[in-house]
Amino acid sequence: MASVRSISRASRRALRLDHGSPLPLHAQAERALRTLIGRKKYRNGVLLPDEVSLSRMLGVSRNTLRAALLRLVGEGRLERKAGVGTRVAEPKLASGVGAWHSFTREMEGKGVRVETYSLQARWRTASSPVAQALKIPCRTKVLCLDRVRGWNTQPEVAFRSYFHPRLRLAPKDDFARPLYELIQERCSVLADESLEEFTAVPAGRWLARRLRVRVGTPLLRRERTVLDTGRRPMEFAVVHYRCDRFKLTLTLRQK
Amino acid sequence: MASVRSISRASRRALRLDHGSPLPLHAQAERALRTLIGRKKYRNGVLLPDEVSLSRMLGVSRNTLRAALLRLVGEGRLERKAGVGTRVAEPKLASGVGAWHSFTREMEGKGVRVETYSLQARWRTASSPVAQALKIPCRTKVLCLDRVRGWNTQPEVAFRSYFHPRLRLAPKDDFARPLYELIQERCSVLADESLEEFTAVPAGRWLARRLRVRVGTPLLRRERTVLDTGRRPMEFAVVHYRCDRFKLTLTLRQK
DNA sequence: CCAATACCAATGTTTGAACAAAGTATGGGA
DNA sequence: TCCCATACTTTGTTCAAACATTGGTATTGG
Repeated sequence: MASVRSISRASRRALRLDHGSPLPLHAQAERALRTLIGRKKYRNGVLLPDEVSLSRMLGVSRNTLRAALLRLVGEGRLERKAGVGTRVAEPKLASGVGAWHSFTREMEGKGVRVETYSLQARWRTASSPVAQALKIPCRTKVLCLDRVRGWNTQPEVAFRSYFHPRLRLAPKDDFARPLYELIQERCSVLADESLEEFTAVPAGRWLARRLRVRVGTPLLRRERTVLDTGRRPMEFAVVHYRCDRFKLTLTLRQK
Repeated sequence: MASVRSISRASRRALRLDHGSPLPLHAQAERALRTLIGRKKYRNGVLLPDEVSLSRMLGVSRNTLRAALLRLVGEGRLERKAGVGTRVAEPKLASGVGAWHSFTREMEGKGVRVETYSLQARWRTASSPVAQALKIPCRTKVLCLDRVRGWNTQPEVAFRSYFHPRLRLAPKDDFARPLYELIQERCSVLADESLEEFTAVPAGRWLARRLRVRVGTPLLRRERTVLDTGRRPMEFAVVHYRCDRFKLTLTLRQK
């Protein structure tokens, strides 16, 4: 029995929608809902306010609200039951189709011990491609992380460079966990989607040394931009895989 | 200006919905629409009747009809433009999340003219990896197809080898279409899922000549096994991409 | 004390209506 | 003939209202 009162006056004002905006109300409502369900409060299985309250909060009709609501249900972000209410859907653990892919978690699931045995972090001004991917102005300072990954008896498997616009590091941070988990907690955003680009490149001198291959060896290059639930970029990473030790597999489903 | 008259009386009767049924009207409407757009008549880019006519035909309100209509749009089965109308979406416009990916269709959607300018087909005994992927006994005869793909001014972009356990070719087959469509019709199975593997490999002499690159140039190698709805392999393909001319992009969603 | 029942709160369904915005066709003026 | 304003068709958006259905809770009767 969530009530309107369960949301502060300030939040409510922030959620009010603009009837004069060029963006249709249902789109605004969807955005507002994304913000709302991003809040920690509702990520605990707590029921959202009911449709009538929500629609009053946002100042739109129930139908308009429902359009937005149903889209989020379709995305799998909300779950609702007639007679009960609406709650944030627990993120279903991977295993899936077109789902990703924490390198670490995936390998651990197969009983492989993953190690990050080299690491470097520093602040740098974002280069043009990085800035573009993260949708930030060029020359902004971003946190850059370099990591070499390996497992079992094969130490050099992947070399990845991360770029983070918002992350601050603490000395005691646990880097064995997937990085985006760290970001999610620290910046209170949720990873949602990732845009991936794959190409093959020859190893340059820099990479060759770190992955211990000959210069010119073909590497699988993967650029990934992780978006949060508000579709803002929260991480950009470039990964190079040694293909004699790593094979990327995906399951795609026809839709 | 599609009119109600454009549909015969018999069809109209068949499409009438039952207000007393346990199935909600919008679901019935959806089913009726699926039937309707399955008709050859509308698979030619012909406009469907407008919403008002359709809703009258089905005996439901415009809103109810729209619910069904929008779901089909979301599925990619219909395309509509404000001020114009609704028509059956010709191909299966890829570009979805975790969806695939007809190379041809995807490029055509971007206004790029795709060409298959070299082709070779022959029956061979399946090698071990091929047999394994297709889950057939080794030494079975399979149809092998080699194709070089290109577009616009760039003739050599991808080289792919297909392996088909069940396909028989006819001389007049249209190879410009995605191959799996051909298979679907010929073998009356439906493609459902594809298992993909990506690695980077150096171009060997054979590939180098066909893609016009120097031996040793890194190529993106993609192995794909397409499964039908019964999860039986219906196609195995190995594709090599020139990465200076092609970039593979995917959108993955956390689920 | 337990079970059938009544009630309530929430989502689900359906309608009719009105206006907005986007594209197309038309017709008149330069 | 060409171009632009205009009217019209079609989808897009939004609302209010009513009732159905579902699931949980409180009440009542045995």
